[in-house]
Amino acid sequence: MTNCSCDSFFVNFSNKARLNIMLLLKTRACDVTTISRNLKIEQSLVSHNMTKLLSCNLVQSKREGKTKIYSLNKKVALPILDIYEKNILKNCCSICKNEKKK
Amino acid sequence: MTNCSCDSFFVNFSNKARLNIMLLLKTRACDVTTISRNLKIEQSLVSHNMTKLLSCNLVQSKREGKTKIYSLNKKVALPILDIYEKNILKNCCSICKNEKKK
DNA sequence: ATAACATATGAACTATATTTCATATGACTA
DNA sequence: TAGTCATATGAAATATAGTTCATATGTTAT
Repeated sequence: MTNCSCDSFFVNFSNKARLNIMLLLKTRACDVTTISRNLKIEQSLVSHNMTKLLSCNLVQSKREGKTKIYSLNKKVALPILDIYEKNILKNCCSICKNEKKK
Repeated sequence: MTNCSCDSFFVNFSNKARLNIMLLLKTRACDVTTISRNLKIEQSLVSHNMTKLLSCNLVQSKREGKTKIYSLNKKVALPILDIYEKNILKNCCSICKNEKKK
């Protein structure tokens, strides 16, 4: 964990890759290769992104043999992911759709 | 309102200027000049930012004579601002402090 | 209609973030 | 310890976001 400024925190949610990683980790803890295969994100990019998520305390990691298992820090991440899934996903997109119809 | 993708939504919170604008609007509705003076952000930059906030339905606006009054769309913005103020601001920064001590 | 104030817009510039690739490091097994 | 698999890292390239400035547009009052 290096640095997490109070505004760098939300950057993690404004990036599709990291958002999807968190949504995946919400369902189960995963190693890097699993994340990479599931989300079709190149391995080193996953690692780079995990560093950013770690630095803002959004995930935790533990070594397990050769692999490294990442899990969601639910206390920190879930409140925002929940808002995202329950409200924004619907509101935001329906707003766009409505606007486009006009 | 133009376009608000589901991941562009959080970009609004990951930018100091827009975050501060929302925190100001949380306390009271303001016109552009007032925002600009209060937060020491150049006028045209405030306008650019208001466009982005509008496009994600985070603020509303109404003309009032020469000025345009922006107000926070509390239903959409407050849940996240509250998390920011109550948790992230403290957690995030204290985490950084603790890490730096090591 | 013109002047004065308020806000918006577009284009050029600057700064940051994302992505990729090559390669280093770490961990297990034969 | 050499080989293999898993992950991390740094630097370069690319993409996206933020900022500034000049100026256009909108609104009111004279």
